[in-house]
Amino acid sequence: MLVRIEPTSDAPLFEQIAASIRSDAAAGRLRAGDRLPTARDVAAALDVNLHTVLRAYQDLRDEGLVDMRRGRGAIITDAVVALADLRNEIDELVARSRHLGVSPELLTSLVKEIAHDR
Amino acid sequence: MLVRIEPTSDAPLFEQIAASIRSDAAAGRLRAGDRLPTARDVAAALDVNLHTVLRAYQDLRDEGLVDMRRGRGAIITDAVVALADLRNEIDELVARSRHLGVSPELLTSLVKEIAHDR
DNA sequence: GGCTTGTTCTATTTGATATAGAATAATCTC
DNA sequence: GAGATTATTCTATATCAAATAGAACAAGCC
Repeated sequence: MLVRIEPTSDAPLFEQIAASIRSDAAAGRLRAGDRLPTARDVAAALDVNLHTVLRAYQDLRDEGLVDMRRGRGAIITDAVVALADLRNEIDELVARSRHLGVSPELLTSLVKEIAHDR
Repeated sequence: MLVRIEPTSDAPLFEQIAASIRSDAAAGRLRAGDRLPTARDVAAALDVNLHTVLRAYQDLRDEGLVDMRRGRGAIITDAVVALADLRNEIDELVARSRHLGVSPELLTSLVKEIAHDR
C-alpha cells in the first residue's frame, strides 16, 4: 500500500496523508482488516515526522475508519464497507452539483453543515 | 434576515456567519436577488469585527452564492435555486450515511475529496 | 456632494502545523 | 519470559496561517 502526498499542494501534510488513505478505502483498494503501514515506515518513506503521520492516523481513527493499538498498528475497520457503498451516491451528488453549477466549496460546506446538525 | 452565531461553538466566527446564511439559502429562506444585511450592521448586531463579517461574505462570494459590490452590498445569486434543488439529495445522503454508521466527519472528508478531485 | 458600502492596507494576537527527542505501555514473536 | 515492535504521551520549539482590529480608500447610490 502506497501513501501519496503532493509536494505542491498547500494542504497540510497530515491531511494529505489521511486523504490518500481515505481515497484508497473508498475506491475498494483497502478492505476491512487490512493493516496500514506503520507510522514509522510512512514517516521514513515520505521523509516527514512520525508525529505528522500519527496525526493523520488519529484523524482516521476519529472518523471510525481505522482501529489503532500499540504493538499492532492501524487496521481498517468495517466502516470501509459502508464507505464503498456510499461512494457511488457521493459521485452522483458531486456530478449533479457540478451540472447545476454549484461550486465544490459550496457543496462541501453544505454537506458538512447538514451532516453535523442535530 | 437574522444571522446567528453560537457563542459556545468552537467554530470560527466567520464560518458560523457563513454557515448561518448558507443554511437559510438552502432552506429557501433566501431567494435570488435578496440583499444581505450590510457587513457593518451584522458586525454591530453580533458585536464582532467588520472584517470577520466581510470574511464570511467573501467566502460566500467565492462559493458563488453571493455577489458583492461596494456601495451596493451583498446580493444572493441564482446559485441559491440549484442549492435548494440539491438540499433534498444531501439530506438523503446524510441520512443514509448515518444509517450505515459512517461518521459525519468521514462523510464530509470524502465528499470534500471527491468534489475537489479532477 | 454626501452617504453608504465593500475594498485595501497595515498590524497584532492567537492558534495550527510540523518537527524533534525521550519515555511509556500494549502487543506480538521467538 | 526476553526482546522487538508499535502506538501513546509528554515536553519543547520554530514557522506559518487564521482571526481580529483600526484606519483610510474607492465604487455606487440618492
